[in-house]
Amino acid sequence: MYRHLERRLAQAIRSFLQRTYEVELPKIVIEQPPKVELGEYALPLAFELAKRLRKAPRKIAEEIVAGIGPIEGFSKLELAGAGYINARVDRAALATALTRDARPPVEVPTGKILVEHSSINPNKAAHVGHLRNAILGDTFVRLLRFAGREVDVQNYIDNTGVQVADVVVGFLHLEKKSRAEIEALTRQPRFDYYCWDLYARASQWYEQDKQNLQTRLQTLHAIEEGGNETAALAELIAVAVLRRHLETMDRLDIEYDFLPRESEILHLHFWDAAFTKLKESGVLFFEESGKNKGCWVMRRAGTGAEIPEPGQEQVAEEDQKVIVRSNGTVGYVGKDIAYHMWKFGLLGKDFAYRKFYRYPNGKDCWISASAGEPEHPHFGDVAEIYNVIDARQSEAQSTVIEALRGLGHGEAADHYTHFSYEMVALTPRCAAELGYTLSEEDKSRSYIEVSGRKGFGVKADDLLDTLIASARKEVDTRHPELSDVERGEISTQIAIGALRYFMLKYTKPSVIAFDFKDALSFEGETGPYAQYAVVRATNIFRKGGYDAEKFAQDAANHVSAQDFAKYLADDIWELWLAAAQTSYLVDQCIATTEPAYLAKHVFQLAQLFNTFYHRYPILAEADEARKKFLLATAAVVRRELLRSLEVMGITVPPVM
RNA sequence: GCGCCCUUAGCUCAGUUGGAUAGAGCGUCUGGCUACGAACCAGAAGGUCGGGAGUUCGAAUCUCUCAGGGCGCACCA
Repeated sequence: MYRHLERRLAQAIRSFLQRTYEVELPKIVIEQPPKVELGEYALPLAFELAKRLRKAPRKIAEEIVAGIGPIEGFSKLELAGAGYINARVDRAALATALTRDARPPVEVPTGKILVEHSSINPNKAAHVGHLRNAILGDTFVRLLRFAGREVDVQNYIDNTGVQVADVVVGFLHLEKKSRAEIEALTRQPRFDYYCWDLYARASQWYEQDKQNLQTRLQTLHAIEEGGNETAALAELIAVAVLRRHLETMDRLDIEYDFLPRESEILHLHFWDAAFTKLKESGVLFFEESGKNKGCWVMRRAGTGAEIPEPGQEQVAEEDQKVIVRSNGTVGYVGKDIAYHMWKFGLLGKDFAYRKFYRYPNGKDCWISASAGEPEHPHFGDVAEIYNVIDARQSEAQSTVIEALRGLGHGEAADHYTHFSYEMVALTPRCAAELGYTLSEEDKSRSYIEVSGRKGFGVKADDLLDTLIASARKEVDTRHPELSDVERGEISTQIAIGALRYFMLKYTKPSVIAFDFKDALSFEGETGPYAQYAVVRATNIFRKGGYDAEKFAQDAANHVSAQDFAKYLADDIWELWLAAAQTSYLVDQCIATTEPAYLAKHVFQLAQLFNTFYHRYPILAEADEARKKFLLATAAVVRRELLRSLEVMGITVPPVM
């Protein structure tokens, strides 16, 4: 509703400027006044027009206010300050629409969107860094779906890379395990934890003797080639760890539709198809001399001309990115180009598919296969893609985008978004708590990077367990009357709320310096704070003998427009106005690929509600009409909080 | 060396398209539970927005420059 009023206001201004001054502004800036008393929307456009119209800003603002006429949904425009125009909405009308949950239809772009996130190497347990990726990605999926878009969620699995090879080396050469022994281990509860330690040990083993790196190389080649015992072991291990990752993410209500794997990109020869097209288009060229002699290379993104001339141009050696090595093997970026051509339906090849994992709710997650099931959903061939990948890979991502552009697929390139975010590191104190000895230099740093290779980091399942245990302590003391199962469920909801909120409250470019003290906080700007606001609202209805959902649904029948006009004073109105902004905020989050704005919205709404809750004892209200109005306020805010939290993947327990 | 990002209160961070007096949370200090549950609320203290110059009616926000920090820049992924 809020964004519709904004659009209508912009339209009215635009047409007034057109017919009165015959001017057109590229964009009408509309913002919120610093205080609700001043109105709902503020327009600073008179300042901008002053020079063009050769009039004082105040004078222009006066003319606009006087001449624009009535705008549906608005009570009036008024001049403020040195030339601001503040617009006041018809509060009763907006409140009535909001209680009815009126959501005027919006134009939803057609075309499927593919969001890729998580993409954890299947060789060790997931850690906090992976959690940030998955929570950002999953929340973005929820934002898109809230906005009415069709979304496929993919989790790319690099099951044939060096990281998997390292664990295979660990099993075969360090532990000398048989296939049967490894199989037995994969059936152990937290097999990924076992691999976590083994991966670190293998990495150490390479450092002990550089000769050991030969073993790694041989293992990697065997895995890439496939059809041998080493590759079969790698498959066994990677699949088992992958299952663990799906279980871990499912604890946070994160699900995937499809798991494309590198093994299929290799075995179904995606690269061959891409290679032909890349050579034909001149994106790739053969280097005949210099350090890249014998390689197929392309221009590195961000260097030289925007649109490279096919073929002939000279690209300086340092601006070259090797795609095909002189021994004929293709590197990671090459495989990624082929994979992204597939995403946009530009490769002329497809995966085979089989069902891999069934979520407790019955939903199936599919995986790529060389030979699959005849009946399967259609993946790929999408209109837009978002890749949730950390900022360190921005250059590689740009290179893939430029390859698509060079192939003549400019539209695909324009709809390719690298959803870039910064890493999660650990504070020196947190690292020390985990038992790592720190150098003097490390101690002075504000954060220390996690390293799977060193086995240094906070595992996702451990963090969740710690959060649940911490919530459990609180729930146990607050609600001894509840059953063990109930207390467990509530603790889990609180833990997930705290974790998801924590990962979403920071904007993407901010490095999160992880610390248990902050992450375990349930007070202040946290998920549980918002959950608690909803619980309080629910309690009002329960104690009052109302059904919260039902009351929200027909609140418009309880409160007349006259009552709204009478009772909507500034302080309560601020709460209504914030509640009206959920869809607006969702749009902002999508347009800027920044879910943190939604977290801020949730917190602001919860905070305003808590103030309201404290100031107005609703059930004690003697005036029946006023009581109904206060209840409507609680019902609408509760609904918008639940709705916004759901987009963040956070549910609310009945009590806490 | 080149490229990208960052520097805002004691700490951790917001500040979306340049706009009205720069905001939160935590921490510190003062108050508030005979409850629609205090995982809460009210109040106080705390800032030359890294330094400098420019553009603009107006700059935390845009440009340049300097300083400090991070991350990329493999025939790894």
